[in-house]
Amino acid sequence: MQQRSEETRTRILEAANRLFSQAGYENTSVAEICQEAGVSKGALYHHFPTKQAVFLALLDAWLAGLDAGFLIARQQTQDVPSAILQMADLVGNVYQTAEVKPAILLEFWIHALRDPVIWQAARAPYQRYLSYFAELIGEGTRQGSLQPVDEPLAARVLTSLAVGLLMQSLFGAQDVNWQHESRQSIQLLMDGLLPRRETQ
Amino acid sequence: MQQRSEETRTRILEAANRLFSQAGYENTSVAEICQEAGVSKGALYHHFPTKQAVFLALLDAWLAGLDAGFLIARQQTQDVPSAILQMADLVGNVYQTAEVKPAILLEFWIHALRDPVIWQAARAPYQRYLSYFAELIGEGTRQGSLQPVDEPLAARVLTSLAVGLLMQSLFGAQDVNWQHESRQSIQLLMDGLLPRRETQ
DNA sequence: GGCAAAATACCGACCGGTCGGTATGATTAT
DNA sequence: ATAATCATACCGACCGGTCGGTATTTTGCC
Repeated sequence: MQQRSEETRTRILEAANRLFSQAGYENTSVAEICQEAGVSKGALYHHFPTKQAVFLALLDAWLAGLDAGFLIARQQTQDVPSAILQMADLVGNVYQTAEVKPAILLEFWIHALRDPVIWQAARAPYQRYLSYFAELIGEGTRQGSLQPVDEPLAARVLTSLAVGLLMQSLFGAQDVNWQHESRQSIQLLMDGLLPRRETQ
Repeated sequence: MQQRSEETRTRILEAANRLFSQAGYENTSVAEICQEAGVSKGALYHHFPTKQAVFLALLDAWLAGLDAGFLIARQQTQDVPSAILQMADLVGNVYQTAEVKPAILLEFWIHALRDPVIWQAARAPYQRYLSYFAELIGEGTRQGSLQPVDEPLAARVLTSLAVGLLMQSLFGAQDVNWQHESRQSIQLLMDGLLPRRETQ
């Protein structure tokens, strides 16, 4: 029967997600994951060849979820600014759902820098997101709902904002509602800081 | 004589900076730091009570450097937008100087989340920066060089941008000049994305 | 200055404990 | 039966930190 097997695998991933988020990859032992999952070490190494493979599976799942979210956000909106704001909400939602602990994103990032395998797994989607955002912004410009800008640059700025907000939400005060913060931040980016005259 | 002592301490910190940046805190053993520094284990534990204390000393030094940079940036400029752009250059400079490896910033961040000692050491400066930025923006508004905005929000947006750019520079393409990218990003934030009409 | 005593700086072998991964056998489903 | 799934005992490597002892510098005294 493959249902029991599937369930075991899921329990392992959920446990690993919790523990990696809380204590980090290095500080989480395989034994702890097994205990948290209520599963033996043999079971874990039956489903995953290495500890890293568990981590990689989590990364893949997270990226798949992000993909799905972006797709939905685009479909639910008409003009580009709305779509971007919708995606900002998506990022904002990460802070509330207990499902995906934001801290594990830091783990993904830091390991991508050091492990070529993780790097490859994370870089391709990252590039895809950047291209997607640039394309989206170009679409907005053509619509007239955004002013003409350097599209790849704007895409990186958007990404920076999202990443930076996530980092700050991890580290920042509880008295800030990061759910709304992300939307407001994007709004501020769109409006701009400088007074409304020709500046360039 | 305290010169030899001082030199040993410095060598340990430099070695730790290199190794923590390359391999991360957990993946760098005390023995490796000693080897890289050309110093015995006894020497290290003579200067620092624990491995964590070495890390903390690095964090303090990094924050002190940032403080100094901000101070200089403010003194060298007249109006607020220029000061902000100058500070963006400061962040941009981090990518070029081999002195401080940007990757160690990630280490700082991730450990601040898990270690209360690190958390306290990093949080106070972080709050200070946010307040400083908010004050700076308020000053710009009073000058008329910035439009009136929610100042703490704008400060967090600025910080997000800086943090996000740093993260992307770690992870991103080499074909992007992150030195200029930070300045351009801030410029884009100031100009705004939306077409120039009244939007709120 | 010269010299012994005290303090500081440093060395490197060693220890208790942890970790990722393995080997082997038991259990379960088909 | 037999192949997939899981449990348990175990291994070798490694790690942070300690400790007894040594080298070097500073201090106190003449």
